[in-house]
Amino acid sequence: MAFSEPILHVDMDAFFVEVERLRDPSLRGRPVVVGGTGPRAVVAAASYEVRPFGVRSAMPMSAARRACPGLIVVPPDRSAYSEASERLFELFREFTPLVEGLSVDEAFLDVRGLRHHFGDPGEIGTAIRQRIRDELSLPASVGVAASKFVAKLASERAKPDGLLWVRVGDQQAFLDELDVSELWGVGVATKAALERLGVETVADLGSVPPGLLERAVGESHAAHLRDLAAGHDPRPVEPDQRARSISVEHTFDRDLSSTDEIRSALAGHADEVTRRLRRAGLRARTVTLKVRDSEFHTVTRSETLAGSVDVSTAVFKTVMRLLERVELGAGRKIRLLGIGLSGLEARDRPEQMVAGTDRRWESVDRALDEVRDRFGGSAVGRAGARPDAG
DNA sequence: TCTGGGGTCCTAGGACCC
DNA sequence: TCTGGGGTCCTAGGACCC
Repeated sequence: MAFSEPILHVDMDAFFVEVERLRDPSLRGRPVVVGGTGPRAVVAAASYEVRPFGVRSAMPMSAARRACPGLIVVPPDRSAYSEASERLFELFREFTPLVEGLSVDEAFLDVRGLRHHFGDPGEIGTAIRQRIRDELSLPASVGVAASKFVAKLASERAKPDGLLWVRVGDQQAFLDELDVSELWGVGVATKAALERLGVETVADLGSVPPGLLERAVGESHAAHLRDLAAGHDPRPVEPDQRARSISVEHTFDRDLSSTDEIRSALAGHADEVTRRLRRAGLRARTVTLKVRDSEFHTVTRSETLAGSVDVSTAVFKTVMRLLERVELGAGRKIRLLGIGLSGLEARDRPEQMVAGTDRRWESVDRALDEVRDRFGGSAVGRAGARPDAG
């Protein structure tokens, strides 16, 4: 007898905050957020203690401090979260190889193969939560359902530190009373469009006449929403999704205007993003420059190269070309610069060198990688833009 | 309130080829 | 000389998620 609800969604509660509390137990029970301390920082993760004050992730830190007097702000430590994440995913894979990560702290597990070891999927969810608690000392919530998207909604409802199993027979009633904004793919824009149609709950969605929804949100989005509202989500749990893009971006504490500052910021970004590319064993064909100006207007410029690259100078030269195609409005400065790499392919593939790429830089980059890996990312700086770049 | 950084996916227009 | 339809790739922007 197979499980009717074989999909688990495991989602950690206030993950970054709880990892910080492991290192500093004095933070337990106190109003903590993880986030930057600069003038433009936002909240990366909010503890449950600050949520009654209206503090949420993505909120500007200045607003969070106003909303919650006595707020404790802990600067993020990405490497600590990555390490905890790796242990978490190892634990998942001890239950089943069918693990699909959604982010550092959440995953879908297809547990249909475990029916000989457990009575039902609720027991599996309970066992996973217990092991995370015992071995990582972290709280996790679990949703159990017949499909990925219902499981995800269930884990959301189970928070904090709980488990919710939505039986197939109860699924439509569970969905009907949800606010549409809880559906996957409904953000501010779609929510506003749906409100104009008088749609508030998932049940309302089902009563919108054919054609109307399609005109409001587009055909494919409408079909998607109708499917979700009816609980149709046949997507399987797919392990080992490979990355489609790698990017680095940074918002400056004060807007930049000098060419030197812009060049050196982009050189740093190119170093960082290609280091991560090489570490993943990948090369990239498409380079995208992202520029946000002082009015918060964002543009991107991209170029697909004849062959793939993984060297910092090649990426840097390309973004400098792309930068020439960005026109800032009068008097505007640069708030954010980013570099994205896409069109990724495995490094082992036969190399297609781009004309003008100097192979000598490859060994320089690899040497820098080695030093940074050993001593940390800021161990080696660059004196300035490379002589041949630009 | 004045808006981070890491991603995914979709759309739409244009170039180009057959 | 003017014209078709389909397919694929590229580019830019936007919505959305954690």
